[in-house]
Amino acid sequence: MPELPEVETTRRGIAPHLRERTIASVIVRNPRLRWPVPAELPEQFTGARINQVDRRGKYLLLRTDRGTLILHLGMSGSLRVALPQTLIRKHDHVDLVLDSQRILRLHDPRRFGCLLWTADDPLHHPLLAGLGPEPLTEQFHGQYLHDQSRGRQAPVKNFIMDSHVVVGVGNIYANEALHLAGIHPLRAAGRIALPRYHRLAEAIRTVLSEAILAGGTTLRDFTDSEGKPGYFRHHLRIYGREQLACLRCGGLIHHQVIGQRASYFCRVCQR
DNA sequence: AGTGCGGCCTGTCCGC
DNA sequence: TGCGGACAGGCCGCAC
Repeated sequence: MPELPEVETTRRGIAPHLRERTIASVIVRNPRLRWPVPAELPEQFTGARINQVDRRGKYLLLRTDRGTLILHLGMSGSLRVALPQTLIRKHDHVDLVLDSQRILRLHDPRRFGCLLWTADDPLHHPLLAGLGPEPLTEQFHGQYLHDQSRGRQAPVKNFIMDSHVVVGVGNIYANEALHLAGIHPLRAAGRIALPRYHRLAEAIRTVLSEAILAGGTTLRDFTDSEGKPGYFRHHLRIYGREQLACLRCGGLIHHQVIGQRASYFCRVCQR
């Protein structure tokens, strides 16, 4: 579910409640996430002080004096800051109870998310070590995409959704960015010239930045840390607009499954 | 090495 | 109204 803007929205929402707080207890109601929540995690982090809440790609990193909690929201995960009297809903799998009495509550119906921990530098963790650059930093630019894509036959849409190429570009924003850049999603990544990759990198940055400003996209069930939906869906220019007119050129928006994911594009202005 | 696919899960929606 | 099936925003791990 959540792409980078949703994870960043969540991070900004929870960070003020977590920073410089101590974890009073950890309650694991259901450890069966994508990978099991480690059995020792409650003991390891009870009494830990949270120093910083960071994000790497779509992973949230809760850095404490006892190690780092690594959290991924998968497709359907969300975090809320709850109070002791807040009712526990179905799929509320884990609580981090803070010394402030507030509770960081992980909710994840599909359980594609994960909650792991490491005592070492989390950026060296196997899940994070191979990730590509952050799209909103200066490490990410058209020249980089061009370099990485040489010799690649796969569609450019698959290429930019590969977290080892660049993190944080999920299905919705891949559709949006390609439309903004005027690039056909099925075009082989290795057969796009540098100027167009400059445009694509810029489009990715624009789309992600705008979505963060809007507080993320809610299609079905994304809510921020206060349980509120994001509003970026009102800004979507191509995603989900099958058979409607392209906002750039008026052409008919086409829907097609690419790499098992719903894709939307305009055959007139995306080449 | 790059590529494509299966699989993990539940909830929702659509057509019958 | 009920039911089966398709589909959904991610991403690892595997076979080729």
